[in-house]
Amino acid sequence: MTTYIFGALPDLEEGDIFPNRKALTEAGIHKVLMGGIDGNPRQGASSIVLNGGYVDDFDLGDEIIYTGHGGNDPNTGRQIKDQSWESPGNKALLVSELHALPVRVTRGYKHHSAFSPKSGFVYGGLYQVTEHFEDRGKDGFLICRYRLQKIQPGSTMPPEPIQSLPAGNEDSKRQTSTVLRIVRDTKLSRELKALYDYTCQICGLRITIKGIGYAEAAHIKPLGKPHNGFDKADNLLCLCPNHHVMLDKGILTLTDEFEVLGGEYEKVTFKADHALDGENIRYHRAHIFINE
DNA sequence: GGGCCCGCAGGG
DNA sequence: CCCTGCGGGCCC
Repeated sequence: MTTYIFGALPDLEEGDIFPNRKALTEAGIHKVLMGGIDGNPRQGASSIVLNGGYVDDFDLGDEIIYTGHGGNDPNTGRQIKDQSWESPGNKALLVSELHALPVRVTRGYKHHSAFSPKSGFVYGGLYQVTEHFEDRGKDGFLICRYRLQKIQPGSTMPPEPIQSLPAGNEDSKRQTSTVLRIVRDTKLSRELKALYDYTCQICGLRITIKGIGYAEAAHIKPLGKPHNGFDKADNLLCLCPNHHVMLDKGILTLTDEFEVLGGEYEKVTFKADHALDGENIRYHRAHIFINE
């Protein structure tokens, strides 16, 4: 079983140039030699390559509409049948979206955009998958599409808002579309969500989208001014979106015994490897909770 | 530039 | 094993 490294790599910087796909593989950026999506349906996709393989790709630099794989005639590069969300790489990109994993993006010389190199392959930095939708491509077959937005280096903010819509053909009609609240996750929040298998610690709900779990990591004592909480496991809960909002807005809070105040649920559920710092709970109760 | 064809590595 | 995939080198 191969393990993928997600996110930044040591000694790799945006703009680094590689002569061919073999060099990308050797650098550990993109392990598969031919595939455009590097990953599997269980762990997610760590990297994609854009190299003109699919006619429906759309590249604005900081925002990319990427086409999933499958249904493509390798000789002509045109679609000859429908794509599926169940294809390994397509499902891997869904996992990357729902678990907020960073995706490395590399552009090749055959990719048509202002950002592609004249020869070889250029590393373009980290992106977040912010949306997936089904569309009818230029060749008339269903395609799996993903919106990727650039993670600005050093920024803790979510990616820039959507700049424009893909240039689909006139009669293309979206079959389904899923846009989640864009949350920038840290390595720690991803680990915590995986520990709880994307199950809410307050209500036990486990949301799945196309079979993939979705949860949010919620800070008890908020980060940044004026609260200055820490991004540490003892300040984090794995929650469903509703209970995340309710915690953030102070509709509910916790007692020192981890009972839930202000809701219909009784007690927070914990895994063995996870404990909270009581200081964070007391802070939330005193400064965030709205006791109405 | 396009067509052909021989690949590799990963995953079922 | 077999199948697949945004290679790559060669020819024209």
